[in-house]
Amino acid sequence: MEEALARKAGPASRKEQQAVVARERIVHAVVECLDQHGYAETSINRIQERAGISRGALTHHFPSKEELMVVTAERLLKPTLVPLRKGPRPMATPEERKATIEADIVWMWERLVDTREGRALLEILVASRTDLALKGRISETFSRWNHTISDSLVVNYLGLGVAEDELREIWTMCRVFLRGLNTQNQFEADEQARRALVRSFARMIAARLA
Amino acid sequence: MEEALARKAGPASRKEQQAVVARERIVHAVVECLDQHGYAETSINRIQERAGISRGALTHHFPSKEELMVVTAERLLKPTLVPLRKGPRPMATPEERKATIEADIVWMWERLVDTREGRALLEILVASRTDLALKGRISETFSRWNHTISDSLVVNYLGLGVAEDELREIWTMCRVFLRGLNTQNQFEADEQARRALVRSFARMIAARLA
DNA sequence: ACATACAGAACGAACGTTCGGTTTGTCCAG
DNA sequence: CTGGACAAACCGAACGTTCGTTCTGTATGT
Repeated sequence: MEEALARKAGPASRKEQQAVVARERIVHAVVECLDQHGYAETSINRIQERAGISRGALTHHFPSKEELMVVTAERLLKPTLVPLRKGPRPMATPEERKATIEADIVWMWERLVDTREGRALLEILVASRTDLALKGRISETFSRWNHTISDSLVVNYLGLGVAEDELREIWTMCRVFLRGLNTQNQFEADEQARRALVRSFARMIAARLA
Repeated sequence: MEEALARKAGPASRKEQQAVVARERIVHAVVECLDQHGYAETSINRIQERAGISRGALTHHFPSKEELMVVTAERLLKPTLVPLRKGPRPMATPEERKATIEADIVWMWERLVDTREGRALLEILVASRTDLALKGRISETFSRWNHTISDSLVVNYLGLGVAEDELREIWTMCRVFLRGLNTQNQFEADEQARRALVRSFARMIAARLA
């Protein structure tokens, strides 16, 4: 017990490092497979090949496919919780505020949603709607993420003279919209059109907020 | 040839009726399975059981699973092309226009998107992103539907003093948003909260249009 | 020494598809 | 009207694959 805690602080042992590296490789392979082949076609075989790891090693680290998906989902949600953007955020004048908010939404689309990770998450999200076993293990994670990121966004944009409840609602709309846009490819192949849609939406939200 | 055409006009022969009924039962079963079990778990076996039809009959009408999904998708898109809502649409004053637009969006959510059919369509949509064979057979249908419904909506809301291009853009946003909301269950279990989100979004769009 | 990391064979179950056989309407020659 | 050829509707067994999981054995770091 104490040893485990102590090791957490210091450099991990070589064996632990191995395990961590292997698990990372596997999860990364899962993300790639989900993005490229979708949930239904993301089989253990495919993951194993993509990760360059034996069947036994995979089952050793992740005893079931469900476990694999739960860990992958958590991994996919984690980096999106980091503060929005680095660098200066000029929000003095209403015009600057508008521009910042627009840029933030475009950034979310390009860096969080319209990415391998964003698409992989959507696959898990859709799959867990009907896979009750998976849903049971993952829904709390999703729900918690939803609240956490909502809190984070509220903090970032408080002081615009907008009530907190309204802020939460508006940013939830943004997340919903961007997620929906991730399935718009089938209807509108043109990527530029989709980007334009993001900008228009961002402008509408910015007008509402600033 | 002429007989086939002649029969199309008059009542179909009994054999054709049989075929049509069977195909309808099958497609209906597919929709139910997609909604309830998702794309990955919608197997031929399950469809056959749900439809109450033998394995042979199913394969006779739909030689492959791909065929089944293509026909189902077309079936799912068809009814959404009907004119928006029946009944009088008071749009004289700006206030009435706002109220009508809001009601239309809520109606879309409740009657088209948040339904068995809407969820089933989402399953096919997500699956066809990575299933290239399916995508190849279905993408044109999706694209055509997108344009058709866009045209229909433009016609309905022209005369509000909004440019046609902007109208198209705004209603595309609506479709994207509502589709995204169909995956919000995982994050927000409360149905009332989702309905409230629809209303808020509708209010924002109405304000933009009227 | 011992636990963990890794390897791969083998498992039964379920998948989508193929195929030969049976039933049932349709249609025209007699 | 009627009989019989024909095609379509329907049936279910069997196919080869692939799935996720289980299990026994080996290598390696602690």
